[in-house]
Amino acid sequence: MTDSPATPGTVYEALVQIGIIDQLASSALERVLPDGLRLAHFTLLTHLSRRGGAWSPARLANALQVTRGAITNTVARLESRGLVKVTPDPDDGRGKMVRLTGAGAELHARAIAAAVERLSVLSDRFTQSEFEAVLPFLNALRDLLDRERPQWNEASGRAEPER
Amino acid sequence: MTDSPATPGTVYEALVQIGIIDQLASSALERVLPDGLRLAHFTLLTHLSRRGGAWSPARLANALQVTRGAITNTVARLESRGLVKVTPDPDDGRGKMVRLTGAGAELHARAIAAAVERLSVLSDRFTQSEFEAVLPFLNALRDLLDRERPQWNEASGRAEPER
DNA sequence: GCCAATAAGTTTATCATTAAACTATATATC
DNA sequence: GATATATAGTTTAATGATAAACTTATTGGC
Repeated sequence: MTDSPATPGTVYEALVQIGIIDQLASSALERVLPDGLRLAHFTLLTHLSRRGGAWSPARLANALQVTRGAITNTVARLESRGLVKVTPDPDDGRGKMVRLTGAGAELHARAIAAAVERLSVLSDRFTQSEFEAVLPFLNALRDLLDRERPQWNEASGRAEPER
Repeated sequence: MTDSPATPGTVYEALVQIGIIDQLASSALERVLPDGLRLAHFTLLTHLSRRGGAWSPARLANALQVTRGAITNTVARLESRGLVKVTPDPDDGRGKMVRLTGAGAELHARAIAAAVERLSVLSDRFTQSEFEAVLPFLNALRDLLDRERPQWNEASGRAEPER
């Protein structure tokens, strides 16, 4: 065991692996989602399902760390499919509130079932302790990158993450 | 320590963290690349620089795990900037060969310097042994996802990865 | 040699995303 | 209260990616 700082090469290698894993896992997941649900849509539904209640597009943009423009697009598509309901914010004339509909919750449940089934390949081949061993590192890495992030141009719609 | 299979929730949580890390690291990296170099361009230059020699677009698509359409686009942009040189494959009338130019190598060196500088935030805050502890897990995860990947529609341009 | 099947590369349509400009509403300061 | 500033959300232009159709060249029976 050495306590020397990580070499840039090792850091880069880890980030490349992480990028590949993200790419492979995302496309594997997206392929099994029902009704042509895209990953971005699934992610938003998951957020609403877990956290519950009504969320403004701005808070969703912060939570999911995408621009408000992306949220406008995603919410519009989900709304046109009846998976979320969008209402004006009664307390703020500029604002909107987004909440899950029954159909959205139902489709999300099916999506979760499909995702769990697909990810079982991973849960079968790795032990819980293997994952638990790396999670603190992943969290620390994300945390540092989060803190190192440049101040977002607020107009572009991202600020303090809320996860 | 338990040797029970990982729960789907834990697997999903790890994948979400990995996705966020990828997103943050990619945008942090892209911001410091010289001359408006995009990550996809940097990745291709890095591949050519490390592996050397002449690569066909099809082999590049396999190595970088993107479609041939994406490679057509990326190579065209790099070529128009004089960073790579594209020649017909003398042995195959359909084929092309892509190789780094002097200007490409020079810009890549600057890009690497900027990337190393940027990633030093991570190398400073984590030890080499922390990274070495997780790399085998990341490799195993990538490997499994790679093997689980559906047979690519060959016409879409991806097949056995070559990394 | 001929023809079907395969492979290399490009093109097209679709989509998600970003950054920046824009509209409309709130908030703060004087 | 008027005005400046900040915030919510949308729109636009540009980019990068995918999947699928397409063109051209190669390969493998026969």
